[in-house]
Amino acid sequence: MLHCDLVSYIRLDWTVWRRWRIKRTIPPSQIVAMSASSSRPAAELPGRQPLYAQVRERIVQGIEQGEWDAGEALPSEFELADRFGVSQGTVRKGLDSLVGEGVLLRRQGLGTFIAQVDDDWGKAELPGVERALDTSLELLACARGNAGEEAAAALGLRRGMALLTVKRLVRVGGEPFAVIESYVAADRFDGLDARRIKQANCNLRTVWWREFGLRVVSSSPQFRAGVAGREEARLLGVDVDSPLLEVARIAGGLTSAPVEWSVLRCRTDRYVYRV
Amino acid sequence: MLHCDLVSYIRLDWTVWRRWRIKRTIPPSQIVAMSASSSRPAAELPGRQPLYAQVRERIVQGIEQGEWDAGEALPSEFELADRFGVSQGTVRKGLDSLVGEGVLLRRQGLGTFIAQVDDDWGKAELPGVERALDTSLELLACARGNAGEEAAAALGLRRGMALLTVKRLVRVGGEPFAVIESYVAADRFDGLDARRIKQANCNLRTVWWREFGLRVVSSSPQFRAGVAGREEARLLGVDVDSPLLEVARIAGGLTSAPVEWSVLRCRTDRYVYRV
DNA sequence: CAGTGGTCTAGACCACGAC
DNA sequence: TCGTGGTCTAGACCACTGT
Repeated sequence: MLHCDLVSYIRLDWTVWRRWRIKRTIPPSQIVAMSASSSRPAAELPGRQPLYAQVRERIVQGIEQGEWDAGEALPSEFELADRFGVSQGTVRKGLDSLVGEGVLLRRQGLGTFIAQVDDDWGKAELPGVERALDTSLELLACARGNAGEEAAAALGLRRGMALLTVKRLVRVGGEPFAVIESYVAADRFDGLDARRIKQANCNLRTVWWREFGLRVVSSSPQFRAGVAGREEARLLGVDVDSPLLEVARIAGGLTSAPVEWSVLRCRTDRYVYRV
Repeated sequence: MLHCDLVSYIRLDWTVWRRWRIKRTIPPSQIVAMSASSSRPAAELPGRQPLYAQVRERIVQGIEQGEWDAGEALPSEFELADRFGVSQGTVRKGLDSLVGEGVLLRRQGLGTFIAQVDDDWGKAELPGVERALDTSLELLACARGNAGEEAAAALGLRRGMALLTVKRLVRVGGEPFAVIESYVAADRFDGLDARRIKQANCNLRTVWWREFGLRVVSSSPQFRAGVAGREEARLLGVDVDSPLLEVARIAGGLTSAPVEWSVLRCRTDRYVYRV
């Protein structure tokens, strides 16, 4: 077998060789042609979307159905190409957007990997210095409550529906820097508790992914200047009514509706905030 | 000539035909081969950068040297490909990044255009509503001054160097919403005055582009919560010491060093701010 | 050295928009 | 109609990484 392979290798181009290897290795049942014909592919497809968009869609489905775990490698571009019945270049273009969104990671010579998920709030920086400082998360509370005006509107829920509220403290260099309040629909995340959140280092997206199989991406944040209430002042070590930066955003699945509404409130007397 | 072209068209593929037309149309002196050989291009190039990156570089140079005006169309992808001695796909990939940055605009069936420049601060929105509101700019002041600590550091200047300060008011739906202070090195923008700024609808980037041939892009902004001083309170119609959102950023040429340091201060009691 | 991502080409065809 | 961007393929080769 090895000898045979080598002999073929000498006579074939690398690309041809790789396609051939894949054809021989993976069971034919997995090879699902996406295009009806090979010569004029895009025009005759049902979804009327470019092939690369369909590739993207398939990969997203795979991720959402838990086909691959975080950190795991996808099949190689050539294998995916064969599986979907398209060329490597098309697969590549399809993956490009997911790589751009940070869902996938490419490492030359190694493969394409499902990115680790993290909450990915902005960075605290010293004014004028671009270097991000190291931050840590601490769980303050995880409780049931009812949907307030703002959270309900953002998540498309009726007022008064049951929500879970998760409150966390962000430390920068050990010092309190920000409070994050996150709201999710209680029925969707049944069984969420403090233990599970702490297991994931207080990283909510890791929880959504590990415990609920949900890969979440954020919308672009909204900014507002606010003032510290009593509790925030106590937690962050600032005076009541001193100005706080508020950053709010909605997060949802790659294809599905919004599931999480979060507000970060941070002091910006020492550090500045950057997305 | 027309007849001859048509006869050729029947016998040739579209792509071949287009390349042939271009070869015949443009003077050969403009055709500058980027690659040393046609079969193994990337490996033997001086800059050791991918061809598409070099294409991007060339286009950026063309833009900065004023080869095309804002709104004007670039040569077609095929013509650029021939001019640079690469294939259309490579030109396309080279342009992709500039399109992504908003420097170029592609319109299918029409061509690729140099995008209009504008100051492109974020949008004011009603909370929960994604629709951007219409804004207008008003010039408050344009004066000489010396570089303060922050502006000097951002622009890489010595303290005390001459700066120009441009102060503008942003209105949203007619109501005062924000004050923008911009600082640039005076020697670089000699002859800048209120008249020229007003001619460009108070849009500084339009001025840099039209009057000084400088295409400017911004770094990602820094955020901070501040309070209204006496002047800001008066201009924005809020109380002194009421919280204001501060957004600061550096802007520079596509290839060159930072030239502009700007701070926007806005009230966020009615509207929220989004990048 | 084998396998993966990364770049590049030539050629084909489609979709759009102005004339 | 015709020129433009947009998509796709097959094939070639390079660059990197772990074994």
